Amino acid sequence: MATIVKDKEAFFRELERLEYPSDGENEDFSGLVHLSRKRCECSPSISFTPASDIKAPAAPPSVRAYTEPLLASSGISEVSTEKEVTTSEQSPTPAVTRSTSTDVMPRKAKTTRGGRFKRKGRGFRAFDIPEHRKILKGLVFYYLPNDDRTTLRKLQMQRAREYGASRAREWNDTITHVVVERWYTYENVMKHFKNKPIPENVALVDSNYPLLCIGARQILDATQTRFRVRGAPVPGKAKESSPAREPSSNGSLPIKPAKAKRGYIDTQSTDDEADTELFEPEVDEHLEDEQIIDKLNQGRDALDDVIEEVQAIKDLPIGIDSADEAAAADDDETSDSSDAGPAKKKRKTIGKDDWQQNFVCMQKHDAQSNSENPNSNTIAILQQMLEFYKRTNDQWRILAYRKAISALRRQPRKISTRLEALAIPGIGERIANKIEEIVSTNHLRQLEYATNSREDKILKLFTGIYGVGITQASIWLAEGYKTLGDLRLKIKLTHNQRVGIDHYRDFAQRIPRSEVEEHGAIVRKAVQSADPDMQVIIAGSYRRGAPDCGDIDLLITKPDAEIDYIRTVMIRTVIPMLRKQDFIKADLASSSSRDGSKWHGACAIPPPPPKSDNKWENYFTPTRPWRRIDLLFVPDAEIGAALIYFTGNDIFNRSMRLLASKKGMRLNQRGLYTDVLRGPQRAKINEGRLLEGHDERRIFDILGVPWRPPEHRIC
DNA sequence: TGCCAGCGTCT
DNA sequence: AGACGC
DNA sequence: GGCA
Ligand SMILES: O=c1ccn([C@H]2C[C@H](O)[C@@H](COP(=O)(O)OP(=O)(O)OP(=O)(O)O)O2)c(=O)[nH]1
Ligand SMILES: [Mg+2]
Repeated sequence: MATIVKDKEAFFRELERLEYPSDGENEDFSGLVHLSRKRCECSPSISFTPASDIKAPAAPPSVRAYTEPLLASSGISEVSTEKEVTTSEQSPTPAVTRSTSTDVMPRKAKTTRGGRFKRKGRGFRAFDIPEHRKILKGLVFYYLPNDDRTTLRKLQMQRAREYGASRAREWNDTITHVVVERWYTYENVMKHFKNKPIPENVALVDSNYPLLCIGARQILDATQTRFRVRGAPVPGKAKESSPAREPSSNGSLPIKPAKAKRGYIDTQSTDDEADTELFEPEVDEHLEDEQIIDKLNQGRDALDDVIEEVQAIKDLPIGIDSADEAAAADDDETSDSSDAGPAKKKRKTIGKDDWQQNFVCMQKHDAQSNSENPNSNTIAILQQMLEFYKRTNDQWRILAYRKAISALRRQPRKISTRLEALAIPGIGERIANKIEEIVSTNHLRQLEYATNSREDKILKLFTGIYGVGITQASIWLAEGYKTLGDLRLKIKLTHNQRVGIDHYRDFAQRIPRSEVEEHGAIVRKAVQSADPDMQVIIAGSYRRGAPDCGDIDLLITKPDAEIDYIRTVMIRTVIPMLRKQDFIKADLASSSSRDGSKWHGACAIPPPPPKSDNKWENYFTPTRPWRRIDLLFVPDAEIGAALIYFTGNDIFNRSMRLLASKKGMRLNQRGLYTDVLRGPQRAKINEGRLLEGHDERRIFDILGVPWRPPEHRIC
């Protein structure tokens, strides 16, 4: 389609011309930099997969049947005949101590003579527990969140397993306990279960429960307050027949009878379908994905090339070497060494009141026509640097590049030298040097070894999935996954990720301005059929006048209305209506009906009404692409602040908000507040007092920012 | 050398 | 709480 | 990465 716009082309351009370096030697693994960096900085709990374990990625460790009984994992049998059984008999809690300190487990320890530390996949196998001490035997846990993506949770699951519990990954009749993370609220739980009540004989406990049972060596009363999920109803009154849940040494908790409450199980069948589908590729509701994976027919575009390329390398091993790689990748300055002198930028000493002039929101920012920008070539190169850094965890560097590029873009003349560049606010020593290199050599050396690695391409592919960020993409990469097909078949995806993969192509497309208007009209019609006084304002990049948009941002409001009213109408009436019209295709994030202010999903322009006399024509009518759509519910009192927020762009917003905070105020999507007290560091102590929320222009005024129409907020 | 926006939703 | 998204 |  001709609507593949520059973003996407730029995104994939350099991928297309790449051939694969045959030297495994100087491979650049910078795509993994942030993993190790992150690990060092803050999270000692990430167990880093040694390179030797991912050299053979053909069968990633996490590929298992969903229904696999946890006790059946091979690690157990390997270990169970060992002497450790008796060892653990002597010291009752070795498994505890060890598994909670797994983080510092030396990697080399993994294969000492079939001994204690068996590696199974990504987890360490711990000691076996003597049969009579498996006090959780017979219990079936359903965990929330229902995954083991967190090191801590994984270890906790493993512990429960060692003590005899089994884990149900999917809902079923044998579940005895729903084990919920402590920060999970009851509302979260209900949302997960789609508001269907949890059967009475299934206990709802927090994640302390298994641990304390183990500690107490008996099954504890699951109704104790200390195990209650935050916000959960107090079981005191409805306690009819369940004082039976007292400690029972024989471990006979009430086991759920085979007959299930149909309604409840039925709602789970949605998930079941999705999971089944993973193993039954012939289901082709997701034709789009099949196109991606298999490159069936259809005109090629840039995306095909990425996919093909990534598939081509999928059998090549990925190695990660020591942390030097990371370190090396970090000091990548080419010209830094010589003039290490601070070379302070000589800014004109501006009037003391003009410090705020350096905020981007203080200036006008047009859309710039790319072709005629004198620095377009430099910008394109720096943009590649930015795109590369987006695949790292280095958010501040990313921010700096965005600002620098933005600053360069609005220069009226070509910037050729380091000194010229240095004079521009937002461009410092290092980027100035890069600009000079780019202009003089038409090229940036860093980019060659930064952006062309296979790893980087895979990260590009994965982070392109809606719902997948750099963290998850890096983990998958480290585990050896390389294609969208890998992910679909072998990974437990979140709902959003599944939608994101199934509609990878669609979501990567920009949306023509005219189509955004179509969407707006459809929603407006539905909204006003529910309440003629309600308004739909197309915001986001559309409101800034963009010729094409990444998604559709709609602000829903009504004069004099409160948020509760708007939300209720939308959630209860309008959205169901649009779903029924087959306009709304999927939910991605939705407010509960009691609070919240947004709904996010996917939609598509419905096909034209069938022409009764020509079925063939109908048959060949192409289906329109799925689009991401974002609804913001706004009470009248907040419309001004909401318009600022939802019009953006994001850099403009951040600039406004930073300016506000420098002035002792706070700006968010609801209003501008003053008298904000800020705590030790950054944390705000109080909400502040509302200054203005209704009037967009007045918020500008109070902040001292000259009014900028939306088209001038493209920073 | 510390800061770089502020918040909503899912898991 | 952390990840992801707006 | 840039800035105060
Ligand atoms: O980190 C962010 C992202 C977005 N926004 C605001 C500004 C933005 O304009 C609006 C809508 O977000 P979206 O992601 O849709 O950006 P956009 O400006 O509409 O651009 P695009 O064309 O990519 O949708 O939400 C923020 O304040 N912070
Ligand atoms: Mg948008």
